[in-house]
Amino acid sequence: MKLITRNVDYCIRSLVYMAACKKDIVCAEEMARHLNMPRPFLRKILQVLHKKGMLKAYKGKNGGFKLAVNPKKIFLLDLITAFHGPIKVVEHLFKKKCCPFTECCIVKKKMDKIEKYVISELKDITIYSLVGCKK
Amino acid sequence: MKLITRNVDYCIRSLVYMAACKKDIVCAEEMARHLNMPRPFLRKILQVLHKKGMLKAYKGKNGGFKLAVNPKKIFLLDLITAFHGPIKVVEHLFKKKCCPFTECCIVKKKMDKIEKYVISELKDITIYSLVGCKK
DNA sequence: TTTAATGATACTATATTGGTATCATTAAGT
DNA sequence: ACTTAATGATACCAATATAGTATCATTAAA
Repeated sequence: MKLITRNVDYCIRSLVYMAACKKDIVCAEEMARHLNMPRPFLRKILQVLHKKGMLKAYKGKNGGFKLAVNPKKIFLLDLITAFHGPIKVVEHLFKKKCCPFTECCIVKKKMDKIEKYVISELKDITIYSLVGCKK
Repeated sequence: MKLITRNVDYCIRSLVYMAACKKDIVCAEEMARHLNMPRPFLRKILQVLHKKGMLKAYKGKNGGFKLAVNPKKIFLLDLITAFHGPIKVVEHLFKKKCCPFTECCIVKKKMDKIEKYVISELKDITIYSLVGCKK
């Protein structure tokens, strides 16, 4: 069970970088260099964030990216779901079709509880809360 | 993030079946039929459980499997780790090499907390606790 | 000796993860 | 206008995990 894959990790770190940066616009090349990530991969990640509306993108020379949202309002949960879809601790099992229990199933109940907990914890972490952390 | 894959799901249901069954020894064919699973796949799963010492296996005609452990002492956590290895919410990231934060990192702290919670919940569910559930 | 079970192993198909590569587009600076 | 340096959009690739299938050897009951 991985919650934070490389995708999401790079994503978090680049957003923190942008939130902390004095400069308004930062390009992928700069972030890839500073944060030690493969540039083409980072670019792909940033494009996803752009499509999701979390970043503004500027093409052309001196272009780059910029946060489109207050870093206090960018939650870890949303970053994870942006790349992996909604968090589902138990995916396709324990549906009526597959599972004879369903209604009363303890496993399902526990899993739902775990899922709620995980989601609530991840909703708690913002990019802003990570900015000061590095040093 | 999947905790319970098909592997583990089949595994749980077959163990519950064995725990509930009046018969001492049950063969893979019977379980596959009753629980609607592909028999060769189930066999592979049961072999894993056997190697882990959770099942006794009997070869030859009228052979099959039998719980080697009290169903009150078979925990969901152990079944999951038997097939996926230890639960790691955050796998390779946030180690000194990769992550500039490490020491103080909020993400890491939260993830560790989530991991502990998940593990403690999964330790709580036994095969025995699932037996009565079906009906 | 036949039959019906597991043991061991090798193979296949699909999805996900972690990328690379290419070409088009855009805009700043000259 | 031209060059350069950025993103946009795609298509591709390799490794790993998941979900199986297939085969043959072994074993033991009838």
